[in-house]
Amino acid sequence: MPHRDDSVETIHQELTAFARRARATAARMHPELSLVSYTLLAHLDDQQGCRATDLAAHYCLDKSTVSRQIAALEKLGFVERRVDPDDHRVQVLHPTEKGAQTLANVTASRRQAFQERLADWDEADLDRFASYLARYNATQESRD
Amino acid sequence: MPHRDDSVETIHQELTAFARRARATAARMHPELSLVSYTLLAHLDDQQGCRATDLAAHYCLDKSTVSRQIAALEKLGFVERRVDPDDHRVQVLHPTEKGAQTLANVTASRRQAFQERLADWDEADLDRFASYLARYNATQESRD
DNA sequence: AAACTGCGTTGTACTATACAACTACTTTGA
DNA sequence: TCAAAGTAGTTGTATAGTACAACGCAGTTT
Repeated sequence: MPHRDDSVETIHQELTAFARRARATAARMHPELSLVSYTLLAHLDDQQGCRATDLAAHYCLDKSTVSRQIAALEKLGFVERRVDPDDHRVQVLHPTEKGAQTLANVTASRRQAFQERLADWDEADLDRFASYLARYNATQESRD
Repeated sequence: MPHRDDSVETIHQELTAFARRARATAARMHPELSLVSYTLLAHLDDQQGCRATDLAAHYCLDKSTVSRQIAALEKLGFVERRVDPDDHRVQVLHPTEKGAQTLANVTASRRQAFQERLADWDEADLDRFASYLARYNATQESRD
């Protein structure tokens, strides 16, 4: 079934090509918030706060990596820690006002860059592309 | 136009999620050939040899980065350098027999992983997904 | 010939990452 | 009840990938 193979090969190559560039592009656009920091902060914002361990599990990162990333975000004043009164081992992490503001700015400008890149796509194509990506990643997540 | 915004946001998030994981997944699957090395070697194979400068330009990497990656690939015996007879500053890079063989193995196993992940997609969806990704990346490339 | 340009390497620094060892706290079960 | 086992997070250490700057060498231009 050669056609199917070709499609899979293209998806493989194009996703790889994207992955190669994403970090660098993110860093160029937002020196103050790396791709990883951005993602973690966005998750905190989205979840209304969570634990470091949850972040590690969700993003398949080592807890030490998360610990250091959070330490950096805290140093920048973007995140605050609240010790869980029920379990003193646990720190519940929340974006600060400043963190939420910076996140909103970065999100807006990232979204704008994407908008520009996708400006000449019609809505049906955008919609299908979005759902394909979501479907693809959902499969991936269940394997990680 | 809220629907359009939603699609763009999803694409943004899903591509970012993918990017976050791609390196780690690649490293787990193929400790002998990182995502970057793999990509560079694949390009050499595809182009039937090229210069370090060409690789740097094509992948938006610094020449020093390429220089070190190529040095590593050479040390592994995957790449050989041939000095251009017309210009002694230039080294034309080629995969070795061993490099081409390893590349083929890695490509095959990466492709298989993708095949499995995409096994329950029908052909029309695969085809559309592939062309959306290609279209997306083509836009991106012209901006880099 | 001297100045300029282009290719590649090396020195240095930084970020993201993992793994292992550790501290501090909580839960369990005999 | 209290010791053993488990869990949350930090820190030490090591590695990969990356950029920028300074350099050396080989061609090219004036």
